[in-house]
Amino acid sequence: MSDMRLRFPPSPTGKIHIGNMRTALFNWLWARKNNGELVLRIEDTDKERSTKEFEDIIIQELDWLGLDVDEGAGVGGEYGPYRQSERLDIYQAYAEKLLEKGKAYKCYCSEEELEEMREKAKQKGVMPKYNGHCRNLSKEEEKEYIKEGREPVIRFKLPKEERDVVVEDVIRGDVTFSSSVLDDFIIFKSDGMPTYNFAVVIDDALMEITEVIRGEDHLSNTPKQILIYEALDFDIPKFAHLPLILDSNRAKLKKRSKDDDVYIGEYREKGYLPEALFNFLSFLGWAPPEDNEILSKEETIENFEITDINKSAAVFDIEKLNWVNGKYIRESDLDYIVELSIPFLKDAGFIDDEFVENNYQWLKKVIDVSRTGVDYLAQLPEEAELFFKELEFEDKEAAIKEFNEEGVELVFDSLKEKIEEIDEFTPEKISNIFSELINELPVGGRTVYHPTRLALTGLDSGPEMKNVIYILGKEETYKRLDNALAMSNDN
RNA sequence: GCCCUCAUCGUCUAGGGGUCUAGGAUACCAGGUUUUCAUCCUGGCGGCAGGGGUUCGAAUCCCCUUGAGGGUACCA
Repeated sequence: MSDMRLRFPPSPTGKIHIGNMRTALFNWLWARKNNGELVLRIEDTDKERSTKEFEDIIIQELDWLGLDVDEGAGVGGEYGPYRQSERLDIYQAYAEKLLEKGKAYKCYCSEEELEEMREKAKQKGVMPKYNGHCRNLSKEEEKEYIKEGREPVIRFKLPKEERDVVVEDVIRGDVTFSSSVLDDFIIFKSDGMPTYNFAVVIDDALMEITEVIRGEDHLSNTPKQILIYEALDFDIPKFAHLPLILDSNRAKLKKRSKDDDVYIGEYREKGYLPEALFNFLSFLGWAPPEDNEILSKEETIENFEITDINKSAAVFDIEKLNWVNGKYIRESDLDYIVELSIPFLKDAGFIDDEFVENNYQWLKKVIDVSRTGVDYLAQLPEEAELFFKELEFEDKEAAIKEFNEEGVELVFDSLKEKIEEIDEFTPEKISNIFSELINELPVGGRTVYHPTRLALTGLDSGPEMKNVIYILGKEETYKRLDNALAMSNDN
């Protein structure tokens, strides 16, 4: 282990989405690359919206993508507790410290009064900043407010002198903010919970976090945090603000960006492979030195470099994800794909446990020929349907007409004969039969393939004929061929 | 409004003053393989936001404009 400590601090106010996961992934990558430690901290200071269910989902999804944490919620460690709601006494102690030092003060202004101030400022066209009303309250005034039953918040007292606060960012370089654009911001809410900007500093400092990697949406908050670090004499960690991931409308990807699936769970449920999503997500805002689009986890760690991260936001492109995922589906170990595919085939009602047990090898063949046609596993049942369902003709009349065409009966009979004659029933041998048929029979290739496909699958397109016949087996193939002929004879 | 960030094919990106006639991937189109769809292979289409500088030379450095995004909460 090195001294490097990173953290991923989700707020359990919703299921984890693509953007959060990418942040988690980059933290994980950098931690693993440097033998650092990754801490999972739950930021549940929003009492209204945080739930344990969301916390559990977040932990599950991290695990699903393969991002293991070394320390934190659900894992334990020496810097706990790792849930902010369980650290209130700590935040209070530090707030108290600031109060004592005169670097913070209690503010009794109500939300309504604040809202009014903001309105006024807006009308005047000036920045809506807190006016410092409670900054120098007399004892009497304070007593009066308390008597009124007002619950105070605690505000951070901005340094009097206007000064520049510089965020040294690993990705963006130095970013300078003038303290004049800040106001006396709230560090403790009237419900007794710390605000994000306060809790995050206390925790990162106490947990000895050395690198803060987070989304660019936090960049503007960082000067406030730096001021707190300074007021409390804490060491300031290194910052790296990641470019945001945009939805298809080019806005920050957030819960229910309406045209897109944003939650990790939605992708998991559709049958995107964790390896594929990992690969794809790591390429959002970063690229390896070599022109190689498919990288294993190990290769990604090896190549990953925080200074190589892009500065500009990236649009989440589902088409590219589909390609990556399809690639993984086609190239991963077949048994693994079979294992992942089974639940989808079960859901479709095609198979059950007993069937899997008794027909595993056959199932494997079916999935192998069907996997080339899908982007994600939820599409597999549709692709493989023909192997599970009774033969059905969408347009029976058209089918009969096709089977009645000249040469079709000859093709079917010859096909049966040749299948019967081959020594080995394999796709290769079956493929040879088709070549022979085309050469020997006085018909064109279309007359060989199309009616056969229609007779065997009821469809116009699908897996290669050699595979269809191979999977159907001799008996079923004969049966369907005969059935087609019978249909045509009835007319 | 104010503050901050960003800007290369539709999208993800490579590129850090001459090797850029700007490379790869995806998407799209065409050809080949499979006489099907898909896969796979080959080829093609397509981009340095605009304007000023600096320089012998700028996609690359500087400035402005424009555009996009983020922040400006008793959300995180």
